[in-house]
Amino acid sequence: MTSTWDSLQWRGLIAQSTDEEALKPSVDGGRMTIYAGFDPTAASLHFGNLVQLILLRHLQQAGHRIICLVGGSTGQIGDPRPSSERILKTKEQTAEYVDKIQQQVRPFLNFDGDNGAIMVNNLDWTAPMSALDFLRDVGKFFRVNQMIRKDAVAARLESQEGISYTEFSYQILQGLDYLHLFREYGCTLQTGGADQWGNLTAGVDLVHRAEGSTVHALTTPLITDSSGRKFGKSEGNAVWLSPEMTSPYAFYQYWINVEDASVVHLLKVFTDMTPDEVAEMEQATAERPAARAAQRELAQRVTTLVHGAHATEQVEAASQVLFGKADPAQLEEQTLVDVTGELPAGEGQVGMSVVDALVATELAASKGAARRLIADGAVSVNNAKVTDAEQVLSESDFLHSRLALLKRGRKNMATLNLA
RNA sequence: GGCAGGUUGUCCGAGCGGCCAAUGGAAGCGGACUGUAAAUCCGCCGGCGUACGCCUACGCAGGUUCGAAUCCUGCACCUGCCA
Repeated sequence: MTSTWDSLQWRGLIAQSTDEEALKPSVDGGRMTIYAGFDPTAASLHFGNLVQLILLRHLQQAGHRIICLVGGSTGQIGDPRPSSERILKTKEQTAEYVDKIQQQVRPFLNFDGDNGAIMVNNLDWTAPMSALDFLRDVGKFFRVNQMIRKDAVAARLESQEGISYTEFSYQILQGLDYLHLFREYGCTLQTGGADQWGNLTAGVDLVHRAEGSTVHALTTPLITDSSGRKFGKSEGNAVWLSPEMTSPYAFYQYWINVEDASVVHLLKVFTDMTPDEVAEMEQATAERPAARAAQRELAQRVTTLVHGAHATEQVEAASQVLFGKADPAQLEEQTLVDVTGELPAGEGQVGMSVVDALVATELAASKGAARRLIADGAVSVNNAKVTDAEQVLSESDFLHSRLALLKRGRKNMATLNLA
């Protein structure tokens, strides 16, 4: 597949664009300057942002110049959600998040060499602007009539809560970014998630009105599972890219657990496998679904991309032991320590009740919850099911006088280290 | 500033003096089945205690009452209409 555009389309990375006819030749041929923005709403990027990073990566590899914007100013305002108004974070907090996110983006793109990506922060051009200039030079180009048609804004206007002027202004701020990057860098394409369409077109319109130039926008589809649920949630929490917020082990497990119906699609989106390689996996899944070859491949590749090869080897080894038939008591001490390294951990001692151990390792939120789990038959110590809620840990439960392996349900594990 | 309506558990949303830790739905957790899938079925789902129980909770602070999420007063915040 020689066409970049066609290849992106095949991968399922293109949902909508402003003018495909004009855009496709540019994406395939020339060297465009392209930007995508990430707002620092948390200390880490998450699953949803990963799609954007993957897209940018492909585009850079195709020879385009990438500008990565981290929203020091937009992050202080907040993109309106359809549900409710955001609580403002302090400026200091936002600045801290900007730093973290900038670091997190680096491994995905090449920032050196003659086609190095450029990192920018919209605070640099927004902060010096006066409110008066903002209203006169930028606001004048926006029609409120059009602004209120944006989905999230429209939803909020219908709601009891309404919408603050702050959040209402968000799209102007994001539009301003595009105008700035067009002027400074000749940027002519902005990419984003499907839910960003309104914000992207706000920028496209602004550039057109202010400069008389035509620029483009391109969105990636929202990734969902077979029943239409948004992807990227594990135990109700977002899957983060930061190892502090989602351990590499949990991250790897998330991908391993992907349903059969989605795995092929996810391989296309999140890995750089070729159509032939993907077809092979598709066949493997069809013939021997229980082997989960495609899931393993997916988990291995994405975890390597995000957490590196070393961490991936560790979590793969851990997963094999923990989900294999291996009896943890049979493992050598070093193997056991390596394998459990990525698991959540707590401290305990001989004589501690299993209930307390579950709470100590955060496998259970409270003692009551721990008792219920035991009653449900969900708990095991070193792969031996616990049936008595009063059970106490003995010396032999701490393998190699060192740690015990606790399990809640089939796939939630933790180590209890002997204090 | 005036008038009207609203604020309930993770979310949505009932309750409108005792039977309310609070109906229902969603999400989540666990079990069974299987393949560390999907679908389905079953159980759990504020905290503490083995249990009769105790504590905390229905925006905040007071009050009425034997008894309040439910009534009254004040305050905060949100929404709509008017100015």
